[in-house]
Amino acid sequence: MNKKRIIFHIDVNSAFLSWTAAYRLQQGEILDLRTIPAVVGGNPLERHGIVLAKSIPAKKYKIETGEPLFSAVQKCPELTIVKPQYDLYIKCSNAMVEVLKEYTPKVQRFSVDECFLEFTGMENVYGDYIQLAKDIKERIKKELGFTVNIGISSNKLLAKVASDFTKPDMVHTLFKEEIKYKMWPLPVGDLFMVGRKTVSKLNKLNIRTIGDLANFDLSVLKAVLKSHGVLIWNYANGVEDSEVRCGNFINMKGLGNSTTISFDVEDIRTAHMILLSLCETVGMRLRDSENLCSLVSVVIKNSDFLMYRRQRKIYYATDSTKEISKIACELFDEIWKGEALRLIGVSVSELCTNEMYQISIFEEENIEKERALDSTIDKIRRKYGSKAILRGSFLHSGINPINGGISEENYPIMSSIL
DNA sequence: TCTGGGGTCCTAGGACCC
DNA sequence: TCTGGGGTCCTAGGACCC
Repeated sequence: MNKKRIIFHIDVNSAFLSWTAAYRLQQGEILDLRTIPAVVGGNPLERHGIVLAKSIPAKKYKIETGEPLFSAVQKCPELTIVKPQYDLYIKCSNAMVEVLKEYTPKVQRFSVDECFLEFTGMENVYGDYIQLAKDIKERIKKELGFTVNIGISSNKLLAKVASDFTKPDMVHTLFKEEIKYKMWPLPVGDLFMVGRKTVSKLNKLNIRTIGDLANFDLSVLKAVLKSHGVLIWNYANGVEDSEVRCGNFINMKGLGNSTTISFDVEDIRTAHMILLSLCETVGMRLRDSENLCSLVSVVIKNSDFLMYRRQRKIYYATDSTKEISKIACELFDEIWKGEALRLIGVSVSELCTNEMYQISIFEEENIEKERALDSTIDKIRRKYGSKAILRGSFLHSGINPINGGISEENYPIMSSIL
């Protein structure tokens, strides 16, 4: 007999906006961004002009995450726009995870602002799980200054759906027996893994609510949506049994770095320089994770927003910045048709542990020197910041030598709490 | 559309081998 | 070439998530 599982899903309310708001209050600001129509957004002049997070008052104007700032301002002319503070968000996220780990060792970080917690078999420690959730939520609010929603159920899917019910600062349950009246009336697009494209396909089958999907003929769904159809049909019926996985780099499949450049890239030299700067970060993160990669892939987006990519399998797993960027540049040269580009990205996958570094017989013998160099540069950057050391080719190029790298800004007042 | 950046998984088609 | 079928590997592209 299976023991009944108890899973929490924790979701920070309007994460980026709340975190910036909490930080500003600590800095002595009086106005709480969460109480006015406000969004976190990038700089449109740098072509980063989209809404990253919105306050609840902003949501009342039908402003949506991911939409252009331009259109958000049209919906609400008095909208307050603040810049993202990514370093702060990492700190807030880490601080929350530390608090959560005091309650159970089984904490899975699902994204920067979401975690799953497992309490199965801990009945003797915690009697009343709803009260426990309320305690956790109050503690985060009091100690860290932001609110969360907590969803409780017997699997991760239902817990996640539950945390998305009314917001902010709420605890909800969604157990099997509650599915029919709490989940089935919701629009089908509210279901995890049912995005825009799938909604329109489902609508053509006259499926509008999660309940419609749950009670639909599975064989028809399978014919139209293949395995994805089976997956969402199971989800609509509350069927899901994945583990709560803890650990940092466990199961990491790949990593990448891409950037929308503030100007159109139209020459190969600039493109290669940007590729190298992206590879600096990719290589460093790969080495941090103690992995090697066997697949390198380059993606580009042109000014018509068409995206395409090219990948290459390599037969000597590597973590060398130089090697990765050499391949990335070759891949770029193979796909680029010469048109103006707005985005360039590099990613690596097919990872394996770096315990046994397999040296290719085709590689020159100074590979060990290259590894030592990468590792030294990593150490210097970790200690003195990402700009402490950089390649000569970037001097006077106007291109950031590290993309997505660690910024040295810190938040002194915040750090006393976090 | 004045449209970001980090991921995961699935599918189709071609090459190649037996 | 009027040439079968199955399995595996690889690449490109698309869908989804936050």
